[in-house]
Amino acid sequence: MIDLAFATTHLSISAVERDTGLSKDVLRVWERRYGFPLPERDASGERLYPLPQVERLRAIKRLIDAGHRPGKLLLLDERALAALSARHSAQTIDDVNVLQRRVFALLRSHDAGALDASLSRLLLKQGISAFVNDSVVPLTRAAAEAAVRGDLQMFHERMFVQCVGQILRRAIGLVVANGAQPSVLIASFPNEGDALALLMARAILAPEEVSCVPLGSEVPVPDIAAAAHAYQSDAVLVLFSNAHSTKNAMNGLQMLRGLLTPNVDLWVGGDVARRLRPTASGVFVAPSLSDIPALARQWCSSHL
Amino acid sequence: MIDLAFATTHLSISAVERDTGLSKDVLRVWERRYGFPLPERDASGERLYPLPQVERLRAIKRLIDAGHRPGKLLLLDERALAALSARHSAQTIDDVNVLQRRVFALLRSHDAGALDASLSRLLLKQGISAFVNDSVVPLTRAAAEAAVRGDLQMFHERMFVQCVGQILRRAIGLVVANGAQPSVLIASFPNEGDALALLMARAILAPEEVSCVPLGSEVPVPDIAAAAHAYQSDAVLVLFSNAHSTKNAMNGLQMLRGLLTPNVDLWVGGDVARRLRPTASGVFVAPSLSDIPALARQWCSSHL
DNA sequence: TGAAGGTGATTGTCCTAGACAAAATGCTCT
DNA sequence: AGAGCATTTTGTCTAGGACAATCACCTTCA
Repeated sequence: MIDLAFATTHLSISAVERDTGLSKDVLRVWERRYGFPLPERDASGERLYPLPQVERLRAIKRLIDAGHRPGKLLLLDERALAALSARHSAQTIDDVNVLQRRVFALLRSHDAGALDASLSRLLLKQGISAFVNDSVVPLTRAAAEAAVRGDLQMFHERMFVQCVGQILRRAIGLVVANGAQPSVLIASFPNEGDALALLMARAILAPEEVSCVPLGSEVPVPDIAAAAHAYQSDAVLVLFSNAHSTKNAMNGLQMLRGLLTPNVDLWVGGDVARRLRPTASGVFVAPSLSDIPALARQWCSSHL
Repeated sequence: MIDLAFATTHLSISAVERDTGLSKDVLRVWERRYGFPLPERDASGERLYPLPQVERLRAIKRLIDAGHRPGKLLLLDERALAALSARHSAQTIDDVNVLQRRVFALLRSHDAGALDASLSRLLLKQGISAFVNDSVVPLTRAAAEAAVRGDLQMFHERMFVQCVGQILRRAIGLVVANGAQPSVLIASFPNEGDALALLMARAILAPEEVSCVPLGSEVPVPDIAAAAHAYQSDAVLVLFSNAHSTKNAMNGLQMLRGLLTPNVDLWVGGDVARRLRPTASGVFVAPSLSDIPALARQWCSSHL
């Protein structure tokens, strides 16, 4: 029985980790090095972050994800930080194309139904491949950037993801599973979170002679290997969100390759793919989503 | 350019955190207290966990989630641990009902299509409410327990979740959004991960006079509040997976209640709900999924 | 001009070991 | 049995030092 009656004005370090995505280690080391954030302490010496500091941390995190360096940002004051976010905003406002403008407007009007209808029409017009590559991918990126600048709110971006996810699922559902070869297991590693990328991959493979087995995101390496074995998959497609740290990805892939039977291909999607040594046998890379169908066709021509 | 050519036999502490779900702090403190896991060290003194230890950690984690105490488990040897997992298995094999048996068999045969068809028929027969409450909920629990025992593999459980998710989405899609009141924003906190619970809630609300706005899982508190404001939601439904630590949930809820306009209801779903002080105004609890429609009806009768 | 390589600063993660608070358990008393 | 209290168990937090990967910048060479 805990009292819920009044709001808190301070967060514990783990709550801040939750809400900002900055690890506890990082929060502590920033405090030590840059003097920010500088939380208060409770009776037993534990950090208590006031809400404004958390808000500023969120702004900083977004700018870091957008390519800025922590060392600079943390030394800026409130005003300079706001200016920086604004600068981003001004900078890209002219290369916003028509589609983007329309989609953002719909997002801001909070009309999920209209957005769904609009994008669905676009899907039918363009076909799934062009829709994903030329519309969804840039829009997703644009939405993420807009959220960084504060041009869109974070929840706008989430609603966009929900909406696109729904549309892609519907599209994927149009194709009846037919036991086609190759059978591809699709998953992503823990901390990779990007469920939308998985959907985009499935969508883009839907018109191909492929049967997809989606295992979901956040799957530990041993589980991926076990599933590939059980489903007798011909290939395993692992997707990486572009933000991820290279090292973890590499270790995971290295291990996965070792656990898979040699005759199962390992396809790696996402930006990390560019940094892979091309010599590793049985590993194929698809730096962009549009490269994935090629891998499937290549598999067919060499195995069928 | 990093070499992918051969598999690793050891994992770093963060890789183990990824694959087991045990925090680095826990891994270190267990080592200190119980002498397990006892990883090797690399040249610079960093922990390197051999695969068998990781495997054993995963088994231990599953047993802990099933209600065992860490202190006991960590002192057991390999043999005793296996015996314990097996005991679980034997214990519940007789109260497995027909449905469960059938579903598990389908999962083990790796025939996703047949499973989908079978469950979809059940949905049509039972109606959405009974399907969710009487079939999906117990099956989900059973699948989780079976995964603990090793009766099902982890990836079987994942496939089950994928399949049920797909069916629920289809069902939800049958109802056209119609601007009904109340408008309910549905989300869960970071670290709550359970996307399936969100779908179940939406599904169970689908036959009610409610318009659901799904914001997704893993949403930081400030974003939930901002979205509720923007969408002019009448209520916010926050769902908790039953495993979650009470304290974080409480803090988050307390804060969210403070950020929301007083005239917006806060509905709390999941086991945590039982531990809430009932006096908090504007907070309503739904310990079980089946309680949610009642909240919606109650809202209607007091607001319309 | 541009690719390759070296150097120093930046930045995140890992380390140890002690402390403490929340949760679970066991005990006692109704 | 259930309510209340003491004791263990268990996870998280703290400190500052260390190190390795990455980045930014500069030089060199083709």
